[in-house]
Amino acid sequence: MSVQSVERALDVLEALAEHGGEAALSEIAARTGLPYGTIHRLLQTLLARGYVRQESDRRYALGAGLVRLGGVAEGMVGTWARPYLAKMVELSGETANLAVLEGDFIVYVAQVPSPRRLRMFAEVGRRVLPHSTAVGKVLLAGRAAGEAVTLLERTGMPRRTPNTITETRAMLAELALVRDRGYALDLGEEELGVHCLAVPVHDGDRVVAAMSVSGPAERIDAVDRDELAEGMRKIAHAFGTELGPPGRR
Amino acid sequence: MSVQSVERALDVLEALAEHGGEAALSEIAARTGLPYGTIHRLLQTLLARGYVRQESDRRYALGAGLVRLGGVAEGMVGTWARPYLAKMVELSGETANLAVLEGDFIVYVAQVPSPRRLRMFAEVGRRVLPHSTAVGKVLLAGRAAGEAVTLLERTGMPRRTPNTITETRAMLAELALVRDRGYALDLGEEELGVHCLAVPVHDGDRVVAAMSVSGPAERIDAVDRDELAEGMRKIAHAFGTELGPPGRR
DNA sequence: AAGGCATTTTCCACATGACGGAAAAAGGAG
DNA sequence: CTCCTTTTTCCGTCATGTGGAAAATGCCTT
Repeated sequence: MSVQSVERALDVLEALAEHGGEAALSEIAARTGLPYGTIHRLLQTLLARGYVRQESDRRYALGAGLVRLGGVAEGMVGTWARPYLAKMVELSGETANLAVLEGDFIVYVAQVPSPRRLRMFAEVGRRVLPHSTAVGKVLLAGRAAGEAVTLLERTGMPRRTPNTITETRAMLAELALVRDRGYALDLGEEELGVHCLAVPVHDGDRVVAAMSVSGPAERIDAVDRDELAEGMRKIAHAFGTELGPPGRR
Repeated sequence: MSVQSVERALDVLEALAEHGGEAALSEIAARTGLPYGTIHRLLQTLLARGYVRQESDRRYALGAGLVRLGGVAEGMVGTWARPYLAKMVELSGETANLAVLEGDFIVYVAQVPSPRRLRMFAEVGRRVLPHSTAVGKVLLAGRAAGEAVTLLERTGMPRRTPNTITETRAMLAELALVRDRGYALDLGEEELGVHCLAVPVHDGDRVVAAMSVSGPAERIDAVDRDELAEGMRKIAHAFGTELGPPGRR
């Protein structure tokens, strides 16, 4: 029913990704539990096709071929998200976005604009730092605390508005709050007068993306946040279920 | 030496990507020449792991799992490029960039800044439309003309400066010129006073990325373009050879 | 330099697991 | 409802992947 060697090749690629995109044969073996010979053979195959690369010190790394596939897949994800984003627009009356964490940046992958006259401008493709956006906080909160700190230290937390959180301590408290209540807010932290509410998209066990609605501060502040968040949570959950492997909780 | 089923699984993924990320079983069969039963079995495996998704009309599409791998791989590519970009800085004295086409946008993946006092500001992670940049023109020129036109029509060609090319006809002529001479220029088309020269990075048969140097108009205009382009071409070629599968011309 | 250790790469006999043709099932069109 | 196309399942065969163990490689220590 399922092809063993393909499954194992995927195990190898995932092990590499979890290792930061680069690992020695023995490290892959430790992670996957597969015998050395087998891993080596699989790596040779992936190597020949450009999906894995071998560095001069004989370590292996994810290769450029994956960039292409990932790019195409990202477009697909945006397409599938649109119906769910449309539901969020219906629910909130505001523009809805899908964003993922790519490297150190938040990337907006898809958007469905609000029907209102005053609304957010299209920002699909835009990259911003995570600390000043609701989607960014959701995605950071979905990672291990240590990982989030590393990222924040690497990028810094530049002040975008007077409301931007610029202290690591304050951000960690904020992330804990986000984890706790299940949604994140951005109250003019990226742009004054623009407020957002974001919820996580889980694909089974991981936070793979975030969905948000954003609009003028007065309108966003007028709604019951917990109620809106609850509605969005359901939509995001349905989307996550569709995204992830089938038949998983 | 190489694992057949893994190779075939990759064939299937590539066939899907070339079909725009979505295809029916029979279309994959037509492209790969593999028997139906085999393809179906491979797809089931990829499906179970979230690397492929099945739509309601039973067509198959690239899945969200690839987005993650692609993102990690993109970071790796940036790392590998740095030594080559450094050579370009040495050659030109100006800031060097690596960019790829992701969806409709150019993404700057890596940068090595010029040692000069007046230099380009870091823009790793930035996304811009292709029509107003040298790297964008190189990447568009590396695609089929029809594909480039489709993209340009989808995004439009917004005027960024008085020098921006905003007519499709003029852009097609420009792309033909780029293909012909092997490099592209941006003479203040994205930002006034900033000029760039970009060359393609081939990984064997495809243009996978572009490398550029950019700086103040006066400095860039002072050098012999053909000579600089020739030097950059060599560096980009070496990088492309390292990126692609080994032992390919 | 030389030796020793850790890791990677190659090899090979075995039998498991993938193969693919063909039949069955599921959708769609008329 | 029937026919036709496309997808999915099935199963006997043997090519292909498997993994332990030996050989080779590279690195670090002495």
